[in-house]
Amino acid sequence: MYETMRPKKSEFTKWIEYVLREARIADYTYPVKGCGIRLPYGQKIRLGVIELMRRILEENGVEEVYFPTLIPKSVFEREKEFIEGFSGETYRVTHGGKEKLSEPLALRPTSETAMYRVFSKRVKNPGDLPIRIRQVANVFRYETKQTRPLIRVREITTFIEAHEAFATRDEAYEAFVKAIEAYKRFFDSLGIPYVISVRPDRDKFAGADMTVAFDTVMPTGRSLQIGTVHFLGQNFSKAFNISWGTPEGKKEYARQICYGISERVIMSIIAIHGDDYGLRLPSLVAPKKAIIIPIFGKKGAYKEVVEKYSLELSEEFGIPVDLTPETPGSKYYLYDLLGVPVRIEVGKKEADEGTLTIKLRAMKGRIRIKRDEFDLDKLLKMNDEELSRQARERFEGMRGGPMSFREAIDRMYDEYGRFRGGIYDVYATEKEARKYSEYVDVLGKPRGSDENIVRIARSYRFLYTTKRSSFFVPSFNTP
RNA sequence: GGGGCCGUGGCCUAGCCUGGAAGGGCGCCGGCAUUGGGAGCCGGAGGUCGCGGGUUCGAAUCCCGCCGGCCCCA
Repeated sequence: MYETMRPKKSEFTKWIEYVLREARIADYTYPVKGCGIRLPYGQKIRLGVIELMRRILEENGVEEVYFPTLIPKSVFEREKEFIEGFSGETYRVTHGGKEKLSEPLALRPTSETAMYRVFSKRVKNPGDLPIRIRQVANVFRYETKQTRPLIRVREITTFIEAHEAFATRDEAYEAFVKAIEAYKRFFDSLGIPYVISVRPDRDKFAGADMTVAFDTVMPTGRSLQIGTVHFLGQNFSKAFNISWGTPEGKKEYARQICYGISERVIMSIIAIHGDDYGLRLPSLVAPKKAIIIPIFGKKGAYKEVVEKYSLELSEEFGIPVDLTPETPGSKYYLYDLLGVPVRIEVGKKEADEGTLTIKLRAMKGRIRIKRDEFDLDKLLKMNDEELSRQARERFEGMRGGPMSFREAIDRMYDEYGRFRGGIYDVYATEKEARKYSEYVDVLGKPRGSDENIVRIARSYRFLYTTKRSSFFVPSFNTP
């Protein structure tokens, strides 16, 4: 018995480190802070995530393009709020070889400025609109806060951004709503629970009129922003002169939106669905949907008949069979770790009866079915639904409202008096929300809610300061 | 923004305080054993002790700087 036991998910920091390494997802030991190496299995999952988002955006009529990583200073700094928001965390290239560049270049932290300069050239009249494009790229942000694998990185490698420009506000708003709906579908199909909030002004995207964000909750109880949709209005179109002359001789500017996700989605999938045995992947992003495990019996007594049967099944269903000489137990262990949704066990019994033993990763227990009853899509759907259900249940247990701030804080502690976190809707005015922001993360208002509902989540400082917070909380005069 | 801890074969780590031939576990390789929930036995290979500088007869160990990781406070 050795000591390097697989950590339980309740020890989340250790668990995630173990899973990222053992399932070959990512390695953050590279000697540049906040930059990670993506390993083969992580890359396969990532490509699944990208493919899913591509399909959803494509259905919405948003086409894929690619813009350069480097942006000239003069272009990068054209929009006032944007540059105020991003200058502190932008990498700059000042030299080419030994020569100092005549104009420094920014390593894109996001692509608005690179793209909108081109929008400007392309738009001469309203007929040139709409422009609706997307890009999958890596972007760089010089994070000053502590970096964390897949959550807070300096090279964001799975940035999927969309940018749209329209002639009228109504069209832009319609697209804005459609983008939110697209993200709902995206997260729903991965079984990731979320809340949608309108961010307070101080937490808007730099240069946006309004930011709507999707937040989920990590097993630690901390909220995680996993997607944002921005209504840019005319801020960028004015800065970049995306405009045309009207018949009345006036100048009209385009209305824009942009929205994006990052590898935080991958972290959410791992962190939210994973269990003590490892990953549990939704079928849409699982590199292996199913695996056949043959069981050869003592001394390989039934090796021949079982191998023949499992190969037949493999051929018939298009599912790989693991014929390596490992014991069945060690194979279960491996495919559990990798989060393969469907496991098919076949031994002598199954071969004799023409049956299969099915084990779904998200469910306890096995079922025996007849060979001709096998329906992979149905099983994947069952597993996905169970994953979603469990995730939703845990999520709902960590949120609530509307309630008073005091009640929300009480609920953030579990029965052991430890801080548990979550996302809560509380009664508060804007002014009070600012006051709360001293103690919790104020996410903003639920979309379409009453003015006096504010959404809060666990902040860093609450986590380990039980005594202080219990001191602070009763002192609040909650409405 | 402030404070603390850490970096030793692929991975986890002992050794550091009190300087004097680098130790263990996992993994890997070879052999044996093992097939309805893994991690058993025997043997073997593998190390710029994060990087750079300093102190010293001698540095993983002490000092300085840098890089990287983790934690806490504001």
